[in-house]
Amino acid sequence: MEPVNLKRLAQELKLSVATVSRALNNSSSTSPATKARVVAMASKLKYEPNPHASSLRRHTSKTIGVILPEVANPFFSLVVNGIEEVARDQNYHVLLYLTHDNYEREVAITRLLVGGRIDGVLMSVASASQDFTHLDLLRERNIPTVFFDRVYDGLHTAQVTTDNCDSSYAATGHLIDNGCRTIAHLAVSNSLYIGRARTRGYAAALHDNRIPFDDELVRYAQPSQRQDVAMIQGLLQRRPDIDGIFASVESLAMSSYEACQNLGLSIVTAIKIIAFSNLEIATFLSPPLTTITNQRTLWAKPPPGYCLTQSWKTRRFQPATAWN
Amino acid sequence: MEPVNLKRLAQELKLSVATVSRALNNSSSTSPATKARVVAMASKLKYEPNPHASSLRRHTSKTIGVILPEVANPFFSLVVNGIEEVARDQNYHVLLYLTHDNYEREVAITRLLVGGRIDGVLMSVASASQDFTHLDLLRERNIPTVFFDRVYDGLHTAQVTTDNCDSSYAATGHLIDNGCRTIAHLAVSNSLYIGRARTRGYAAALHDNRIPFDDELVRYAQPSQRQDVAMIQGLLQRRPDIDGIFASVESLAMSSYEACQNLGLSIVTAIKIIAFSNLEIATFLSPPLTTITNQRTLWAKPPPGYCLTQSWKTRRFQPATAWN
DNA sequence: TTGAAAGCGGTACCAG
DNA sequence: CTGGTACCGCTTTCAA
Repeated sequence: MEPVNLKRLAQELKLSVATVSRALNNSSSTSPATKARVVAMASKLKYEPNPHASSLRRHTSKTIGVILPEVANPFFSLVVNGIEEVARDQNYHVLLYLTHDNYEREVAITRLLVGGRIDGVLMSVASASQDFTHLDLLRERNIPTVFFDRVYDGLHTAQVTTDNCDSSYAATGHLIDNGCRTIAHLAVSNSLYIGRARTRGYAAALHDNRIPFDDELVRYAQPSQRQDVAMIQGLLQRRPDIDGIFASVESLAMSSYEACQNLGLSIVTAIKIIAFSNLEIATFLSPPLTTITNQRTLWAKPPPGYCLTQSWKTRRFQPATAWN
Repeated sequence: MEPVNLKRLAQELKLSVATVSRALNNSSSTSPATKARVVAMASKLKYEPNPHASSLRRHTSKTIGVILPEVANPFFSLVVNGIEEVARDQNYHVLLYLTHDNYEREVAITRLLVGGRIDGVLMSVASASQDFTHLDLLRERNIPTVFFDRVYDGLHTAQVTTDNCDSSYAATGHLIDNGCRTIAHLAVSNSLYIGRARTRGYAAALHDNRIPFDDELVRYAQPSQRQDVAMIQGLLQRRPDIDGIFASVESLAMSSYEACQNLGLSIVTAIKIIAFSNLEIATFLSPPLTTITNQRTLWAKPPPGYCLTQSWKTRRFQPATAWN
């Protein structure tokens, strides 16, 4: 079975491969007549160009690498949706890699990408990362890189991020306004900018309301959801005075729900919970979860060094059981 | 700036590219000494092979294409997680394409993949698809294809699917056991095997319980969530005797919640809902949603033509408000 | 407007 | 065990 490639088309049409190639790329200087013949034959034989040959020759692959911690998370799946959508519109392809917040994986994946496989990288750094030298490789090889959400501020590139500090300040303030005085902060790694910014907003809100910052109330995400639940239960048992929880990511809010349920603590009356989240169904949760939601995921092309800021807003749900 | 490729390594080491290539692929016949030198130099210069050159020559790309309707869906994100995981373990790469249940997109994507970009395809067919000729292209070009969940049974390949018919029978039976007599079935396209199987189970359960099958009670998913809600509201208004809903996909369950809320209908007392779903938080929904959940996502290598069946089970939640 | 040919970066065959 | 070389499929000069 003859493969369908340029040579085959050329033979079939008694033309040279060069002409066929030009005709298909509607480049300059090809007579309309031959162009039509070529296109007709291509579609007849269902010709599809071999992208590897083309990438090799052109030094561009029309492919972007997307590196994420995970995809089973409403925020990241929204992101993947957005990326895939504009990529497809621009005739780009998306290579997806998941780190599962594992540093070694992130390093290994980064290394894979510098061989010319992709034209650019979109990345949300693993929360377990402390050392970012692997990312410098991207710069050395001149691979355009955009960080989003979980940003690495060491590399001087475009970033897509949110006003984490302000939103956290607002969220914590919201709990305080509703009577909370001992507020636990469930954070992600503080080696990441996003984590530090959210914690900063939390601390600032406490400070401005003359509530002392208590180190014991700040806890970090564990490797697994099960451990998160255990950690939160432990915290709530040690500190029965806790009356509010500010979860900086959605999964920690879910774990808090579970911990409260296990301990027989009533959410809303005993403890109020607020979280960064994109859960569409937050309103149907029992009780409804108050969330800080980013309004939409933007995908623009900011000039290098430019930081695109998304705004988040606190979404208040009005079902009967809501406390706000 | 010199590019780091085999030629560069060869120059640096005063060896031929052939030798360097062999050393790096630890193929036979390379002296341990030179091999060590080559590897050392490669890591010193941070050499990464150009995958396009390799793919071009070898006619394999170590890349698989994954075509899904969407990723913002707990089941599919679980699937993507699984695929990426084993792909990475086997040193394979994952190209992700989303159809958004759009037939034209699915056709366009399929066409893109037959040019040698990928070694194989994993696919869950768009529910809007009625014509599957585009999939025959995959067979013509000898591209291994595995369908999962939404299966196309016209192409004779490996499939990963679930015992849809049995589960639907059980789900419908569950509603009947709990007193429902007029059960609406919210289905996906019936041009898909999965849709037909689920409807078959529904119909069988009705039959075995001497409940007449009513065509008006079977409704299909609309292009958008908003339209789903409108469709369900319309149905519930036209047929106030409906006391149960069997949603064959999760989003239809969510839309049903919304429709009931809009109409002021009490879920559980007025209408009971059951659905195929992988929502982790189903238990926290208000009221908790009864789900048919697939126990785990399997990724094995079934021989061609073999159909791997996953088992689903009905998960019963015990919170106070649950009706089951 | 078209064709011949070089070459992208590896791989694999064959000779030494 | 190593080097020379053809070639994978396509793009892009350069000449005709």
